[in-house]
Amino acid sequence: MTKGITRERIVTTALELLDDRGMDDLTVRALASRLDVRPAALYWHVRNKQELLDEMATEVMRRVAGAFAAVPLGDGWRDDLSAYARVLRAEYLPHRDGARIFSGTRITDPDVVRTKEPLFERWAAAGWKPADADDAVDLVTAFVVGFVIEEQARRQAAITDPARYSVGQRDAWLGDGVPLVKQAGHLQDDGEQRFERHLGIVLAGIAARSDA
Amino acid sequence: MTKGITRERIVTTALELLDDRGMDDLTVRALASRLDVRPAALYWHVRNKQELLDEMATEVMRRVAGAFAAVPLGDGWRDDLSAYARVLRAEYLPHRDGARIFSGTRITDPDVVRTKEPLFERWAAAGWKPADADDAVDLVTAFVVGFVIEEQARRQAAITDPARYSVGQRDAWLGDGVPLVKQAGHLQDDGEQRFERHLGIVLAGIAARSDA
DNA sequence: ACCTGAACACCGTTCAAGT
DNA sequence: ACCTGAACACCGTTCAAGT
Repeated sequence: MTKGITRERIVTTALELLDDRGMDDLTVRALASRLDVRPAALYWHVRNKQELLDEMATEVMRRVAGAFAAVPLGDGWRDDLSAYARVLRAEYLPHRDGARIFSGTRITDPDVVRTKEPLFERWAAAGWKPADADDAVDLVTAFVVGFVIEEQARRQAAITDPARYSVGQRDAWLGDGVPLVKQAGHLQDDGEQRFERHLGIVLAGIAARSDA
Repeated sequence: MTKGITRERIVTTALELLDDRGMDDLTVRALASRLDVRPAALYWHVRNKQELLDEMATEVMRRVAGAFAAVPLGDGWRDDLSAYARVLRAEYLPHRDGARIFSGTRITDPDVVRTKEPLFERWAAAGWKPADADDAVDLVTAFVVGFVIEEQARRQAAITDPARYSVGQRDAWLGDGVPLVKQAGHLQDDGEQRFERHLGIVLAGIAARSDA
């Protein structure tokens, strides 16, 4: 059972390796040794490293689709899009630099894309055209990707360079004559609160359009 | 004049190299040979490759700040944020995978961050608190980053894999039973139009909040 | 102060050969 | 069909030595 590697075992092991050691240590050789196999063996199952990364991203999106399907149905597009945004962020966050790595990669599994159909059907009932529905999903996706990239970068910087991350250090670094920029830095929050607030703004924009 | 390399020459040459050859060919060795110098020489001016990437990202943001300063003043926060969003996208786009590479890197030059002060001042006059101003800039940034990552990935895929990018191919790949998903794919546009439409939605959300 | 020469410990990938 | 052994053409980085 543990002998003989498969495409699936390679991908899930690669995701584990990424979580444990980070992007720079996600090498074909390290992955092979974790699978108890010589590096060249992987090339029987996967064309090259880029294809491996695409599969990893697709697996993450498969989990997003799965987690989304498990969320109880809400009252309309607003609940649907909120749930999607939260689930997407939740699947990116645990993987180090997940948003940076997995965004903008081609999804290799049509079933992941097919999960949008029931959503589009529900929204059609509310008067949305397919183009509007697609815009809404893509816009929310872009927002979540951008937000989580920044969030994970901040988090990583706080670990590797805690000194420069402090408010006092930042103020000194900024110099004089920019009180508002400094003040904004002092007030800036983190995590869920900030995410929910920004998501609320995006959804308000979508609401404004669908009323017009 | 052409002999003796500086930190600045290294960074601008690195950006040229990225544009010409792409991320994978942006190596310390290729950069050194373009500067007519041995690889080890670069390590006198730059701690390591990560620091070089941070400097490249900072240089791009310096150009964003410069281009933004050159835009004639508009009527209020809406014009300001639109101009910022367009300038940011315009500086990311010409660099292959620019949004992916440059987003989420720490800015090393305080002057770049200091350019936000005059903006915050203008918006304060319109009743915005520093926290609101910061939220707005960060939200627009997140949106542009996410949008351009997807845009550049699509563009790259169209070059390297034109077959799978076609509408007919996509329909076959998706299979039966998802008419709305297919229809959305047919209607999807590209480039400026799409960007302006999505940006409009984000700004509408910000407007909704600042009225509340 | 700034750069070279030479080396170290790695990479991703290919391919004949084994089973 | 699936994996190993061995090799190829690279990497980023360090450091003594040169000027």
